[in-house]
Amino acid sequence: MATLNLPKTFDSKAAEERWFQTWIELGYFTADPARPGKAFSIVIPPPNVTGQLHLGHALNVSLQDIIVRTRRMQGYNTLWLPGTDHAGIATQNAVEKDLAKEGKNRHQLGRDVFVERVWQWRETYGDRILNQLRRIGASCDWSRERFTLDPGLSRAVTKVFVDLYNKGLIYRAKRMINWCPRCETALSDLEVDHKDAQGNLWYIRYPFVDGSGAIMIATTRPETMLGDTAVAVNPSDERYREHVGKTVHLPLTGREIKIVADDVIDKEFGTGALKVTPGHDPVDFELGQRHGLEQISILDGTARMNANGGAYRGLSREEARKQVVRDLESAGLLEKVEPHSHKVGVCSRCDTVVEPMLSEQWFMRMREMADRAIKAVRDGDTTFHPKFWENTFFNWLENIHDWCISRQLWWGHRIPAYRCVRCDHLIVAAERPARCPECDGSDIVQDDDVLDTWFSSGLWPISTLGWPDDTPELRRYYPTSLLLTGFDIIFFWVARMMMFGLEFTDKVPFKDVYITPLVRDADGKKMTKSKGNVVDPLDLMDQYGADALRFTLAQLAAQGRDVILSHDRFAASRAFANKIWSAARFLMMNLDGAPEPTPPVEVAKLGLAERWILSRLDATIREVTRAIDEYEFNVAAMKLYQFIWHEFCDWYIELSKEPLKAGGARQAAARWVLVSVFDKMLRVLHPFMPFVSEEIWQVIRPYIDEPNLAKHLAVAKYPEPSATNPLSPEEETAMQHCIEATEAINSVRSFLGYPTGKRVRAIIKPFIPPPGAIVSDPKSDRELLSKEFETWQVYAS
RNA sequence: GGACGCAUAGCUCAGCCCGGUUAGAGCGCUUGCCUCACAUGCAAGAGGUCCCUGGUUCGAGUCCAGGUGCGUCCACCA
Repeated sequence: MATLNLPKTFDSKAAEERWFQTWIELGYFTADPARPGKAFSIVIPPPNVTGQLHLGHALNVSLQDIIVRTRRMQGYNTLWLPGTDHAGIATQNAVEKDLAKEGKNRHQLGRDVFVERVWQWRETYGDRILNQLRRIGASCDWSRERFTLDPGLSRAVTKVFVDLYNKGLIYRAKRMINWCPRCETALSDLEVDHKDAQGNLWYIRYPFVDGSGAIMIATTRPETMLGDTAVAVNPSDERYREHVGKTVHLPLTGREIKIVADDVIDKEFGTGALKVTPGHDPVDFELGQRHGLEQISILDGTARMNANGGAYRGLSREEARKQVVRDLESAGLLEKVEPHSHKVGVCSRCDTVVEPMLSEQWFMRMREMADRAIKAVRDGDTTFHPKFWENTFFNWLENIHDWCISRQLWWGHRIPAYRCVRCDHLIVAAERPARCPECDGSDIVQDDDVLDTWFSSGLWPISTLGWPDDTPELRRYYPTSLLLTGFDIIFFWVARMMMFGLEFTDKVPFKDVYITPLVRDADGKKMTKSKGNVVDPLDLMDQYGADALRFTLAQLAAQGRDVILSHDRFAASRAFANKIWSAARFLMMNLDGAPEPTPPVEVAKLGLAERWILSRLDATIREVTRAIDEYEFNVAAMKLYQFIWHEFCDWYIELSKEPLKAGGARQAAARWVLVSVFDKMLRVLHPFMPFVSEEIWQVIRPYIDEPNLAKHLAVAKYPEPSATNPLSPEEETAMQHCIEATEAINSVRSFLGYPTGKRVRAIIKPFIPPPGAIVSDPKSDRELLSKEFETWQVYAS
């Protein structure tokens, strides 16, 4: 018997540090396009460069690592490319907040100094999140780390912009856009959240110029009336039919505006008459376009009244509203005020109420690219898992609007557009032109704006592999095999990667898309900092270990919508890791120090218990492998748990005790089965619990008889399930009877107040038929069993 | 206004695509055990109208239709 030098419990922390370090040093995760093997590639969804690890990342990375490690062990040429996103507006806001602590703002610093400061910020925090991903065990090729602002990736961004401009798909236009007055930038539709707000509906009379009374409008935003250029009614509205074409005095300004008729007006809402503000409302803007109305902007970039606001100039939106209402009231034009709940658009980054503004911005035409992305998914070039997410994808793309891609920020990819100061000629080019091609002027200035951060992340699968150059990586690993991400960025990111990928490579960027559920707290609430219900994965790893975190997340990753956290689960997974550890101790106590030879007797001649556990192992390997192929992480995790704990530990280890003591051929057979099953079991488990499995595998590795045995489990061969089940139906039945008999005996003993437990399992020894003498007659089993009962009853009395 | 997801044990969830033993797991609960791998453990238990109604079927937790409740996303009702 080998001396036992294993501690009683598994030390996760030590194992995590030791093995991750080792794997990296030995270059196990480094991809080499020149090596053979079918390619398997994933690009990581790049976390925000200054972000902090949260459970969403932990889930995402754990699942990716399970697939990647499995494929690596299966012999694929595997690339998992890591990196970070500069996260334009998010990072800029974070640094601005930091500046605010010093009582400064970015304008005081100026653009260059501010951007320098963001780079410093990135130096300080940029590695944090990646180190946190490593701690989970992410087997990325860390030598290929990329950042969206890397020179190579920036070159891809510039090329795409210039090409799309030349194709006419990127253009500059004055449109109604979403403006955040705090961030002072334009936002895309996706960056606006719609929140319920309790407001009022103000009823205001606009007097007819001819003095024949007034038309009453209802509005939620009285302050914008200063920019009104019409009143609109529905053409079929009997109440107003005769007024269409008349002119009214716009209160407080006296400006004269027309009453127009338009089908978009809802007769049921308010008074059925709408004040039209084409400068500050998207519906009104469209309406204004149809009727040739003037567009008046009354707010500046910080949402204060500008010169067009007349007497209200300098007031904030809120102040102006109060003042306007007061003035209307004193003018006797305010009919009534009703409480009114409605939705208000807010900046998804800072929660400030967004202002619809008329502004000249860069846009990307989406229709054709969207259609191509839709077709690719319909044709099955890319498949979503679960499949129902395809509906969401289609729905958005079918109704897509042009994308406002310019941002009035300082942190990001500066738009490669230049203007000649002398003749105002616009030049879009990869390099700054030395002279204006129109007037030969040399005073050329670059566009101040940067691109929406999702523009560069949309190129992530191609830019990280070296595009626009024709690199070995691009040829070998593109299209990537899988994209694994959360549903919250299907529009922001997945759809854009599809469109860009198809546009520039004529190939989809990934064959499968696995959409993870959203991680929620124990009450089913979304985790947010403001709610204070954030569970920190780092704390969980401190407490339970990285393996337990990974395993638990895999178990919870059923293909629904949400993952609801339950602390007990982590504890259970930690116990599972320890259970395996403890089983390893059992093995070490029962092996004799020499490698176990290939089966001491033919497998067919092994005892029933031995053949049973081998058959269960094969079934488990088959089921786990299939589940992973179909992204059923929870199924795979459950199968492993059931097999390891309830079949291998509960039954086979108990059943092996007797032959292990018996010595001779039976002992040799049991030893071989223990090592052989444990080895394969660890290989299948490794992608889920890489640290505990590696730690244990190293302990039993000397006993494994395999030519060219890998040095580490991380690169060991994934087991192939054998094609046939070695147990006949009769043997299955016999084994089933053994299990039932034991349970029955335990039940009787428990009822009689006797100690029950694993020792009792030795009792079933007589029920285990020796090879060649299969007990298949349930009746004789029952006889044996009732004898056993009698024995215990006698013993009891 | 559209669309989607979910509803199974006290709690958190599998099972449903592909209908067929006695519907499962973890945690919690009850009872008994420090038994020589493991008390992060062992053993024995209690606990279910599989949301409702109808349909298909020899047979429905599973398939179909309708409904109820909860949740989410999209959308320019001022």
